Amino acid sequence: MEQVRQKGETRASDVLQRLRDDILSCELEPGSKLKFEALRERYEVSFSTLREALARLAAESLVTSEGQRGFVVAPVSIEDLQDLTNARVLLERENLRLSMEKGDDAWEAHILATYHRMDRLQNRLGDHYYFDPEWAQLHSGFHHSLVCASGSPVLLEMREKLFERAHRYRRMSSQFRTQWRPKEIEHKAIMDAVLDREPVALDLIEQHIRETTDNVITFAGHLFRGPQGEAV
Amino acid sequence: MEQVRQKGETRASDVLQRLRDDILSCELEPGSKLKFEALRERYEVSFSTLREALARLAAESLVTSEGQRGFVVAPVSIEDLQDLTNARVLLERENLRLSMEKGDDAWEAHILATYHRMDRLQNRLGDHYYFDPEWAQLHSGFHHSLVCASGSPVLLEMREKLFERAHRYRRMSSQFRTQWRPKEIEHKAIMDAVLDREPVALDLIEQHIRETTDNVITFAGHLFRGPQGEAV
DNA sequence: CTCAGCAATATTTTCGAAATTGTTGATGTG
DNA sequence: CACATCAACAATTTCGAAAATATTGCTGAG
Repeated sequence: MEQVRQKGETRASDVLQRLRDDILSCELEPGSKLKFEALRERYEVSFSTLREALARLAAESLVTSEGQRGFVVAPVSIEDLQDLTNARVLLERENLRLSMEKGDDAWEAHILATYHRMDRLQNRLGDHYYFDPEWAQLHSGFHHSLVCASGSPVLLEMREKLFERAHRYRRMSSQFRTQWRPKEIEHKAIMDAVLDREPVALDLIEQHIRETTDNVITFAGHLFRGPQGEAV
Repeated sequence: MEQVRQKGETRASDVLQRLRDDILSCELEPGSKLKFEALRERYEVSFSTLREALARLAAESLVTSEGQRGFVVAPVSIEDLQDLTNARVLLERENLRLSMEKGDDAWEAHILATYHRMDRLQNRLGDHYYFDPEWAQLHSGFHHSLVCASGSPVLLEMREKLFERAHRYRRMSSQFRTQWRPKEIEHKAIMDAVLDREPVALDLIEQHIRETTDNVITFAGHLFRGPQGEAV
């Protein structure tokens, strides 16, 4: 009747995306219980449709499902953050290495294009660009463009999933960050090194990833409570 | 009424496991369409329950779901095999490296125990151990024991998923293999190197993985048809 | 003969009620 | 008072019919 859904897009996949967004933006608190009745009302879908979306998110490790006790938003913890970071470094380096080896002119052009768009929006938004959802999209796109020529669908998909999983921690980092300048310079430096096929690019991207993690642990580490701890 | 299901185990998770097994054992042919009506009869569950299981498998890349056109068993292809192999090598090496660095006495004991069980069953079964489901289980357990001390849940989970995804190709390899001896010796050599913390273990495990892949490409490569090709 | 348009059929997707299972709290016993 | 038992309740899980969508096959115009 009032369906404004893309063709070939199912209602379940729509709810899946909305749920994902709400979890990543922490609108649904980490560690909190996901009750069907409440979600059903929130997203205006039936039990089964919700169930499918939650099952998918469970396979993505964004929610956990234990037996017959329903679903829970995946908790955040220092252990998880550190583990995630190490895994991301491994996959980011490998994808970038392959990408720099195989990337062609079109790939280079794509990087320049995505950087430009991110940079422009950054300037327009001023100091608090980090909280803008559209910027987050462009930022994600820029990092993707760097590695997308690796030619390995499997490695790229894993990288993408980990990048998403890290979003909640990036979000926390930005809340505790005091100096904003470095990130902007870093992106430019990384891009230049990548386009010049300089091996140091691998170390720069690793540093780029680890910096956010260190920032969270330094400023927000004490807020976590144990391995199964929840965010405040 | 006649439920013989484990406690905390849902009907959907039961179907999920059975579907997974049937896909990995190629009882459900790669690339074939999964029709709800047929599956509903096969597993004796309802639409919704099936749907959840399929959604989970889709997130695991064991089935693909395109828009509103249902589900398909993930196809097999040389490109996928090679990609999968490279990804597995990356993750197996990293997990093994960490495991050898951090593993304690209990870990070593666990390796010896799982190897022993696999070896015994191997001798009991004779030349065709590779087709036995129980042996496959023990084989999987042995390889898991080598890396399980890495201390990284994220890396281990990804490794596990890839190991599973590779199962159909291992299966194909065993059908085309003529000489069976090497694998048995390899496992012993790998275990010894790992227990002695010799860095060469990383190369041995990589070779072990790549061997199966090379075998499939040499003997079965011509059976694939293009990038979206299906098995015969 | 080719192909667009449309009707008939097959398949998937969604829904909410019903069944199952887990949880809570009151009651009684050791 | 501690603890097991059980009933009442709350939440999840399952079901199959109904709606929505895709696919197939037919008809007729160009």
